[in-house]
Amino acid sequence: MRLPVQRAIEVCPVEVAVSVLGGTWKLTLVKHLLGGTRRFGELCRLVPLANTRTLTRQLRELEEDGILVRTVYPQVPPKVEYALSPLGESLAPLVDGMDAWGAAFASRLGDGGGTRRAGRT
Amino acid sequence: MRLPVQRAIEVCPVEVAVSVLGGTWKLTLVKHLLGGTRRFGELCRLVPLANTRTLTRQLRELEEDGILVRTVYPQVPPKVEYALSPLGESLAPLVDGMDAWGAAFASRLGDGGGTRRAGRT
DNA sequence: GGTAGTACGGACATTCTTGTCAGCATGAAG
DNA sequence: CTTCATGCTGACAAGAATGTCCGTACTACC
Repeated sequence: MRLPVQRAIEVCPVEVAVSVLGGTWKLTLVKHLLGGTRRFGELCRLVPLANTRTLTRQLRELEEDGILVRTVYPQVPPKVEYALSPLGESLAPLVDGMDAWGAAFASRLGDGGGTRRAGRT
Repeated sequence: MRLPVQRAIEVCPVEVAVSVLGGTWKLTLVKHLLGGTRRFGELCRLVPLANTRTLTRQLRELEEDGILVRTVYPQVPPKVEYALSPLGESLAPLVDGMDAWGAAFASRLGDGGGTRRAGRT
């Protein structure tokens, strides 16, 4: 288990989820994998703004945390497939919820809170 | 709107949610505020591992993104209250879901995926 | 005078993460 | 021979975020 996850377990469950899913592009990767098994090159094309070094790192962390399964085929050219584990699949409602929330947030640009004064400062 | 949020809007809705909620302790702060209005010192005590500089920064960002409302009372000693906006309240199911998921993850330590070989490497 | 309470913000140091670049391995095709 | 495809990894640079420290403001109390 990775150190940030170990540390988060001492804090609270929300921080555990954050430590597992908080890396750059991780939720986007999970979202794409919810659609089915993908190869590395496919994921790179699905997330064009990410550099491959970062994608590799994040996929390895997701694998280490048990979110996905990485299958290496003994062939040339190399063939590697990534698929969500059952634990990874359990993230579907969360990813859907964040997708919907993000879409709603983006569509209401400029609405919402701000500082309200109870009197003069 | 903060630049990371602007950038995420060009990418996809999941990345929007990540950019708004991805900062250190942000989800934990939202979780505590779901329980009702809090003052700064209360939040510091509820998140003991965080330093106050970071908490201030994150609260300001959440305010800027419309997730919370900061109410300043014109008195000495200073009195400032933080409460979720309606937009912030809309995060309740997500925070609950992550809390539940993180708790389940922590309780199944060591279970889940890994690399499965289709043959020799 | 000093200390306490409250809620910060500026400045800089430190830490961590991402980004860039170069390289590896192998068979197939030209 | 070279080029292509695939999926990386090591090393270092660059960027971003957090952490530390000091200071502000004011009243009340010792």
